[in-house]
Amino acid sequence: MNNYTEILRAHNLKATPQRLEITNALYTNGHMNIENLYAMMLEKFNSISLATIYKNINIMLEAAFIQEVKIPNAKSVYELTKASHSHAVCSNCGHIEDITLDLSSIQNTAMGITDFKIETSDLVFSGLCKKCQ
Amino acid sequence: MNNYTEILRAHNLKATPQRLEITNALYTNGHMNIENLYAMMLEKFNSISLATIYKNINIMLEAAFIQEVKIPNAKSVYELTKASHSHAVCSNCGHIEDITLDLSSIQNTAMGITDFKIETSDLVFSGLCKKCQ
DNA sequence: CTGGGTGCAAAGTATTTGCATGAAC
DNA sequence: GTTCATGCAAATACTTTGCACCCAG
Repeated sequence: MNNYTEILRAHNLKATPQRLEITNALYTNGHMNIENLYAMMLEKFNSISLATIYKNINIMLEAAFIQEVKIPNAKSVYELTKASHSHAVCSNCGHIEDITLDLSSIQNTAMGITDFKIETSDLVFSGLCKKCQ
Repeated sequence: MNNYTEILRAHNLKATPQRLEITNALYTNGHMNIENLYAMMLEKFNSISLATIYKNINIMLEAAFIQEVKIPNAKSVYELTKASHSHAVCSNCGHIEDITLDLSSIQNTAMGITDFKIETSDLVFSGLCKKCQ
């Protein structure tokens, strides 16, 4: 029994083998788009349906068990929910890294400029990863 | 002859009435998604095709005449290309505002943490606009 | 057992493409 | 006149839904 069984249940999600494998894939790879995830799931479940992937992604998003990250010029990727963080995306190979930054100062500056009451900040850096430079 | 005629041509785009109107709509509204834009264009051109909207959005994106902004939990919007800036999105009414912020410091901090050579930063704040608070 | 999940097929939505006609330059 | 854009229809891609069957709890 995998660690994630209880965590899935805590989010009111039954711990099916498919869900455990999605969780495992995201844990291992960090960030995956639907296409990647489906390809990887097919290796474990030869008859898994794309509909199952979509249904699970959506229900896991609603449960805030995972989160979507929208990437400029690329498909959205999904990641397990963890402490708030930013992302760096390689424009050459697509590699994505998490970056932990304190955005409170810039967020306050932004609130000083607009009349918005800002609650969250999504920040994505684009550039070249170490290998692609 | 509209101001934008020459600007379109400078981007190697013929200044058709449809393109001038897309430009005008983006100039007036700041940010529009495909649906909004098509609805607005239909008022001016009763037989405009959605395909024309898509073709023009894509060619204008390639020419860097406009840019796509990916919004959390919403459809992408498009805006005329201008100096780099961030966005604030109202999670209640969808209103979007441009915010000019100096991100160089945070970008440098990020480069210190990862081995990425960062070229651009996309930052979207979500919260409540003045009216919706 | 019972409720919810899975897989399949079909439907729905979004986006792109091919082609004949028409407009910009 | 030549090149490129438009509009339509068809094709493709992406995502959701309905339903019968099956599994987790």
